[in-house]
Amino acid sequence: MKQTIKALIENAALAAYEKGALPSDTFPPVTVEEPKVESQGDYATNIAMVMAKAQKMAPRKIAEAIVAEIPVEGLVERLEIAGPGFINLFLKKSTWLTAISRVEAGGEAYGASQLGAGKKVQVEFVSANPTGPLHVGHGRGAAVGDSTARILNFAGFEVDKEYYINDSGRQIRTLGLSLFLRYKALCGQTVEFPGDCYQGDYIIEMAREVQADKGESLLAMEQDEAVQICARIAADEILSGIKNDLEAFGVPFDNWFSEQSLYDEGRVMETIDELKAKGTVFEKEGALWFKATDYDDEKDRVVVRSNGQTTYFASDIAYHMNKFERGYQRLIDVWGADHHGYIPRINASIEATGHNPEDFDVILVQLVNLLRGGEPVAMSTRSGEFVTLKDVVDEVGADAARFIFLSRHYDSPLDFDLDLAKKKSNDNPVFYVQYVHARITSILEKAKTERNLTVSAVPTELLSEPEEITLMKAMLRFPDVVDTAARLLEPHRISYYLMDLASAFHSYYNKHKVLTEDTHLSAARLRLVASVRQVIKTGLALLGVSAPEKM
RNA sequence: GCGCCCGUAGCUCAGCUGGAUAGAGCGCCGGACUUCGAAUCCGUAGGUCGCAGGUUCGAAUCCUGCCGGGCGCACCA
Repeated sequence: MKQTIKALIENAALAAYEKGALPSDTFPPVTVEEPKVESQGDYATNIAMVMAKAQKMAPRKIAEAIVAEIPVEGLVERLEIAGPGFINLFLKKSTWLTAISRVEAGGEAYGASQLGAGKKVQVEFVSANPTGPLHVGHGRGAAVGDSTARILNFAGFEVDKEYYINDSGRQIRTLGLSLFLRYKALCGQTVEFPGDCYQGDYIIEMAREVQADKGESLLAMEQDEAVQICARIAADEILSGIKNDLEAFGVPFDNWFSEQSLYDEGRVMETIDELKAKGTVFEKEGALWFKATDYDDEKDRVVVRSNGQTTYFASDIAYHMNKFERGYQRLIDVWGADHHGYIPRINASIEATGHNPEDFDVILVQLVNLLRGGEPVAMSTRSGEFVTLKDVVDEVGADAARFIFLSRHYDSPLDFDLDLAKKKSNDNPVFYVQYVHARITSILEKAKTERNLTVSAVPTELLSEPEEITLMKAMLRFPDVVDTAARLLEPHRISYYLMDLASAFHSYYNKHKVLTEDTHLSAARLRLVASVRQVIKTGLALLGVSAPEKM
């Protein structure tokens, strides 16, 4: 709707220019917004004010020239010029009524758009090292990444979701060592368990399985070989646990991409050779450095250490190059905020390898503080004291967890209170929104069984209560909200919108009965609430939250 | 020391990339179920948008400097 209004205004401005009422045809970007106060119209635009400089005219004069060109027959009831030069538009009731037919026509696609124009996007998220189970922080990243992908897909992008598995390098070796030492201990040998090994109980459990499976055969091998075997066993098992946990959380991935495969296929060395050929690396103190400072990073970065090993950064350069080579036109990485210092060097490497950093976005998700009844719950992977994502999903459910993760801008730290997440009240908005869906479903059933009424194309003119208009306006806003959420990569906008729409519905429900003695009115209201249910369902789907018919 | 993010109602947070009188939930207080689901609704109170300057028709939003909090600054991942 906002787009429609915007086009209306811009066309009017152009018409005014063509008729000579405006001296210049340079039109700055126009914003159309919905004023908070009813007296300021349904939509308002600041076009006259932002144009004042270029036109060398008083804003109110410009506004008059534009208003004269806006057709009043169509959507618009009347226009006002207010304050310093706002143009306020008041729409006809018939315009609001179109909300219902629009939702019905769109169905599950109502709110979808062609913003992305089929552009291929990859969203990479979670990508936790397979050295332990996912914790709550990963859950937030998973929710944000998954929902962002759903929103972009809905907005016309072609989206793939990918998990990058860090299955090479030192932490995997440490994992293998941890498992081997636990195993050794179980076999009755005295071992010293180093502090930098993974302490969690899950390692001991795996050691038991290894013992049951292989007996004491690993003790007979060279330790290096045994550790390698343990590393593979542990990484595979942990990864399959991660996959299960994510599935239970409603987060499927299109690709699971192995870091090790970049080495196996020689991609990392190729990348380093390419950087060499471009002269963007140099040797210093026995190591090979990437000249990140040539691309606005604050220092140069090592890609090959003096001991000959490549760094994580080296494979990351290769990985991002590979993403572009696979045809993605836009890359979105979801990272924990503690990795923010990493952005400039990835940007630098993307530029150095001949791609555009503009096509690369990072969503930095702030950390999660897990609470129980207001008290912090300690978490640390190394010490093994943490609450896993699985624990949380088991305790509060995937829907509640996801909604909480998505009810906050990813930019701000999140307090996740386990006790609060379980409350079935307004403390916990997921139920508030889902309740709308269940309530409307129940009304539709009742209408059918008791009144033999189903949703049909009856006239909607009977709908004229203020609460009804509010609902229709809210539904017309949905496509705008999706658009904004997609452009800004901000799923929380969907959550807030849904709470708004839910609130409008609950108010309406409490004040007016859908099923009245008047059959025509009832039928019209049935159409209205069925549309509301559709929008709620679609919105929840964008968050990856279910829309239950009963609660 | 340098860099990134954040300071909005008692609490938890929105504020559509500069708009008009800054919003919501929780909590407090007071109301609404013989009627489609009370996991709901209605109402009251609550603010110098961290502080100080600047930019302009107009600032919670942009710039600068402070104050306060979080997180980073490896030949770790």
